[in-house]
Amino acid sequence: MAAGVSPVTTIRAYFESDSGTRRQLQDGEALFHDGDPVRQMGFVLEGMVRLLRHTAGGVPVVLQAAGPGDVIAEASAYSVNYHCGAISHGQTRLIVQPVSVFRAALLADAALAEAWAAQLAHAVQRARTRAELRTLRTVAGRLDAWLGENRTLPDRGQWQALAAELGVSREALYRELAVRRTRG
Amino acid sequence: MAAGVSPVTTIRAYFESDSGTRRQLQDGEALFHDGDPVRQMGFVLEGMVRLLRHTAGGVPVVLQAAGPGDVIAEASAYSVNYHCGAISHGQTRLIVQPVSVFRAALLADAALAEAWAAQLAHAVQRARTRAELRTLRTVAGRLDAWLGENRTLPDRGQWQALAAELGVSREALYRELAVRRTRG
DNA sequence: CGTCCGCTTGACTCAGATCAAACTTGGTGG
DNA sequence: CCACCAAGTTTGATCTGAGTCAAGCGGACG
Repeated sequence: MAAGVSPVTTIRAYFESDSGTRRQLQDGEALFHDGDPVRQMGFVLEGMVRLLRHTAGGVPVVLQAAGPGDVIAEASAYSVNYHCGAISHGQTRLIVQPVSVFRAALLADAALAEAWAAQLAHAVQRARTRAELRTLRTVAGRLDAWLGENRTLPDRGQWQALAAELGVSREALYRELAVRRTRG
Repeated sequence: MAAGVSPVTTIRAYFESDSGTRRQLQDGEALFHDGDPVRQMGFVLEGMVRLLRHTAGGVPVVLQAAGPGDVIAEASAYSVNYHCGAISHGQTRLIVQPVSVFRAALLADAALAEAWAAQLAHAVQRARTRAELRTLRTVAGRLDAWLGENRTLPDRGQWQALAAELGVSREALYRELAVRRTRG
């Protein structure tokens, strides 16, 4: 970055200082649904929000898992309708702001715009990495690739979520974890 | 867009008017390789460039297929090294420009920065759509999803490329196409 | 104490990867 | 014109990994 400040820091500073509204979501509560008109941007302070889309067969697919410091629906800032739904996982605190305000701020503040572009570029890389992960056919391969990106295996109780993120069935992941437990 | 101009138009206008260098790539020629330091942005005028990454097993995966009007390595504008390689498919004409120049232009021109952000947002959506497509397990499902996005089936001779894009084996795609040929 | 939820494990099934062999198409040169 | 070659396509046979259904286990919590 030109100023030597990380993009996340710049964006966080903007959301925390500006006229955004604080909101709280309960477990399972939706911030928006697939197809809704795009009105608000969200910045996660605490907790986690999942972006979900349902395939033709009705199976839900996780598009993004947004944690603290992430912007929700970053890809929808210039869209008319959301192309996915956002569901809170556990209790989540976040800041929401009308898209129009955010876009005006981007036009007015070049440094913010640069940080935003960097953030989006990073999101593109992560999305592509995820697409690449899902071309791997074996559970073992996907898990290895995931562990290469994220160093730590989540705690017991979070494994179903991991299975969803890897795009495999619960049982298949449990089995793979069992195999690894009986080795190194 | 604020100005009512599509982001692609704005970006194309910038690349064509500015001090970029025209280049031509032959079939199979690389613009850059995985791991190279990021130096240049590319804008495709004609032909196609594929972004490839190799999995641990050595199988190449297509991350993006950039055609006329697309920017190559848009996700790498703020990265140090490329996270994939770029190989020309057929003969390709493009405009290249140092990243530093492009980033300076983004800081100086708010409208260009907005168009750029919109372009990136679109790239995020496409990458997520591709990830979603690859969570479908059957060839038929993936092909249907792909046909839902892109209206037309490519010509004979391009089916291997399609198989790679769908993340299935050549034979599996041929079989699925054969089944559909004997019906509607 | 009983229920719920996540985890574990078994048995079965099936779609697609892989290996293999033939066929089509287009181009090249004799 | 034909022999020949290369690349892409077609089709068959086999194998394998993961999805699915199903049953049982264990801790947390009211």
